[in-house]
Amino acid sequence: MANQESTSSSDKILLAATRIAQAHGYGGLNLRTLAQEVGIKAASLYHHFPSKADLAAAVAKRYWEDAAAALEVLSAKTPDAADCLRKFPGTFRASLENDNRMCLASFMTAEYDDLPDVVKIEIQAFADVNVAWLGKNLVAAGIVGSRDAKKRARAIFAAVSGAQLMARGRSDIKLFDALIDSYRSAGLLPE
Amino acid sequence: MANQESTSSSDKILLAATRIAQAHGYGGLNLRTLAQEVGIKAASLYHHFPSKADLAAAVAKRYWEDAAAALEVLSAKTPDAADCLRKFPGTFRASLENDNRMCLASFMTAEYDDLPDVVKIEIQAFADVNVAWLGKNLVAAGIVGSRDAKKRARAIFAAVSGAQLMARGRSDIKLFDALIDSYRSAGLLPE
DNA sequence: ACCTGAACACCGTTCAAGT
DNA sequence: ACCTGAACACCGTTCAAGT
Repeated sequence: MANQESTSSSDKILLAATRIAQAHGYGGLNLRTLAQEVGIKAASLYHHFPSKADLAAAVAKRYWEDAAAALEVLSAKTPDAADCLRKFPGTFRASLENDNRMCLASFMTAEYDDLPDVVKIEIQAFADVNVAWLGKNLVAAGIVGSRDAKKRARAIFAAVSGAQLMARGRSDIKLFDALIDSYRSAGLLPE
Repeated sequence: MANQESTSSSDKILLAATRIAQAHGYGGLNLRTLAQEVGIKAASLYHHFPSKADLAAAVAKRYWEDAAAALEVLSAKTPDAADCLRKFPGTFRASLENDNRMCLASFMTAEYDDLPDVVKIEIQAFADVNVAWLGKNLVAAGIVGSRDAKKRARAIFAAVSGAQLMARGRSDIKLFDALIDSYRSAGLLPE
C-alpha cells in the first residue's frame, strides 16, 4: 500500500493544528487562524471535522501514535535499554527546539477542566504510551523489578514533563539539559 | 496596624480570579464569569484593574507573595532542613486537594506565548521563590554544597510541578503521593 | 465533495451615562 | 468613587447557498 503522494486537506489541518496546540493549548487553538494557515475559511473546517473537540481529539490521537512510533524507532536503533532511557528526554527536548513549543499532552493536561472527554482520552493515551515504554526499558536495564516499573516510569515521565515546562517558561533549552542532568545525578535516570 | 476588617472589592476579585486561573489558566479566565462571582458586571472590573493583563499580574504577584510567606511559616515551624524538604511537596498537594486545582504559575507557564509581560514576570518570581527556599534547605541539610544547590533545587521544583500536573490529569491525588514517593526512593528528595 | 458569507451567542474592552 | 448598558471587534458554530 503506497502512501498518498500529496498531503490531504485533513492532514494539513492536523499538522497546523498540532503546531498551534503545542504553543497555545486547546483553548488557544483559534479556528479562524488555523483555517487561514491552511488556506480555507473557518466554516470549511467543519467539513473535515464535526467540531473543535473532534478536531482536537484527532490531533491528540495522531500525536500519541507518532510518539509511540518514534519510541519504537528509538528502541530499534538502541539495543541497550539503559541507553534508551538516557535518550528518552531527547523526545521532549525536540519540542523545545521547535520554537520553544511543548508537549501537546502536557499543555492539555493543564487544561483538564475545559477539555472535551474525547480529547481527554487521547491525552491520557500519550502518557500511557510513554510510561509503558519507560517501564519496559527500566526492567530490561535491570534498574527496577517489574513490580516497581510502572511507578518509577511514571516518576520519570512526570519529572521530564516538569523539566520541559520549566524550561519553556524561561525559553531556555540549556535549563532543560541542566534539569535532566540533575535527575541523572540524583539517581532518577541512569547516569 | 490593624487589617481591614472586611475584604475589599479588589481583594474579592483577586481571590475569585486566583481560583479560576488555577483551574482554567489565563486564557480561560473569563471576565464576565469572574464579575458574576464577585457580584458586579464585567465592565466594573475595569475600575479596579486597568486590564485583564494587570489583573492577572496582580493575581500572580499575590500568589507568589503568599507562597513565600507560607514557606517561611513552614521553615519557622520545622527546624530541621531535611524535614522542610520532606514537607515541600505538601504545598503542591494542597492545590490538588482544592478541587483538583493546580499551581497557577505552572498553568501560566504553559501559556507562556500568550502571556502579557507583566504576568510573565510575576510567574517567574514564583519559581524563583521556591527555588531559593529549596536551595537554602538543601544546603542546610547538607545534601548538596552551595555550588550545586540552585541546580538541584530547580530539579526538585520541576519534578514536583510535573507530578502535580500528571496527577491533575488523572484527578488522582494518590498518584501525586506515589510520584513524590518515587522521587524519594530514587534519591531526588530526602527519604 | 468541498467551500463560502452571513448570522448566532459568546469573548475582552471602551465609553458615555448614571449614583 | 464605583457601577452600568450598549457598543466594538473578536471567538466557535450553524446553515443556506454556491461549485
